[in-house]
Amino acid sequence: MRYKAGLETRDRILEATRSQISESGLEGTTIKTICESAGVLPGSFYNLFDSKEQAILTAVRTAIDAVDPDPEHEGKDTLEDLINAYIRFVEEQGDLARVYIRIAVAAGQNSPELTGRILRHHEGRVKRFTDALLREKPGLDPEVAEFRAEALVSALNGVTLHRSIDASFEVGQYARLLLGVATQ
Amino acid sequence: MRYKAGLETRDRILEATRSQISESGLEGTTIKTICESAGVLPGSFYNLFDSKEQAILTAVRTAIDAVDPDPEHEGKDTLEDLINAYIRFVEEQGDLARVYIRIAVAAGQNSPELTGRILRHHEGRVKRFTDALLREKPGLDPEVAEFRAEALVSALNGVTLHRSIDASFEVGQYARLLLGVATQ
DNA sequence: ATACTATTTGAGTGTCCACTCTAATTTGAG
DNA sequence: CTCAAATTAGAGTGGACACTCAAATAGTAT
Repeated sequence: MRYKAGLETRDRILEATRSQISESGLEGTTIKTICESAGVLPGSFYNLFDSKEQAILTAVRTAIDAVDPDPEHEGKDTLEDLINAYIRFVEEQGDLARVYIRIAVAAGQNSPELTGRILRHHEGRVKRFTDALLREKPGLDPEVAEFRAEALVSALNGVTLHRSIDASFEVGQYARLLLGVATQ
Repeated sequence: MRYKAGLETRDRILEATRSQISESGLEGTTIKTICESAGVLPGSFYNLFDSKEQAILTAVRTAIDAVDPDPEHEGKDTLEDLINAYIRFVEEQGDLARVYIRIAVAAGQNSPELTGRILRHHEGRVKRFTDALLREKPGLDPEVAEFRAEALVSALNGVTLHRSIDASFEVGQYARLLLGVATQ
């Protein structure tokens, strides 16, 4: 895979994979549908990827990373910032949010690799929320802060989950209400 | 299906379906494994059920109903009761709880029948939480109560989602913290 | 006991899946 | 321009799946 054509095909396949997962979930995503959506035949797919799983892992990395707000602000953002960034992400990039949730739900059963990635990412997110909370309430016991941050992050995933079922669900309001979980 | 033998076989199949889902999840549950576990052949299975989906739907109904505490208490239960029942369900029937989440997310794609049931159940749950909250805080605007109840139920689903990825996640603590979302 | 069903059997069907293989075509470095 | 390597085409493979069917057996009402 060195020529330009190959790289372009690779990109088209990854994009197709992402949109397939978003539309049909992990289970509804097959080599056939990916290839059709990318305008490619299975032979080409397997010339560029070792397996379906490898393509999915690669395609999904974008979605997982997109859950976090600008990493440059790390160490400076307030809880408010983090929540707002999350709301914006879910509302503006609904597809990727849905991919994230679908992957999370399927994880554990299908692919330890996928599960590990989701869990590692989750921990990072919790840490960021914990730090922001501690910055806001310096006296708080760090363990309590982490506990509340974990509850908040999980709860936010629940809201996103619901929105992936009912698109009219207004994430923003609910997310802001949940903020109270952490700040009390 | 009128003879005793048939009814017994039916029960064995439903029990096998439940235990298969619990052990291997939805994807790992096939007609073959159900039949092996129930000591029955596919022909018998299809003599008693129209489809795999129908059997799963029937088997899972128990689990779905178990999300709520004793329906006789309807109109009497406190938020505390509802939360405790939910925690017990998730802790004791983790795999079925996961199935619940999975089916919810699969939304419309795989099985409209199953999805419809989940959505109706969700609405019922929100209503029950809303009523309990209003009983606890009689002065509260009903719309606000429903809004908070919906947030709480979604948040609880998020906690369950996380527990379906990480089995060591202690649902109880987090669920109780989230209770504060509704009661403030 | 008879006759009519319910039930069970187990081999079999068609479909869809991830993935492979060979041959043809395209690319671009020298 | 040449030629080897990269890329594509597209038919094909083997296995797993949900589901079917005709025949054998067992249950029960009369």
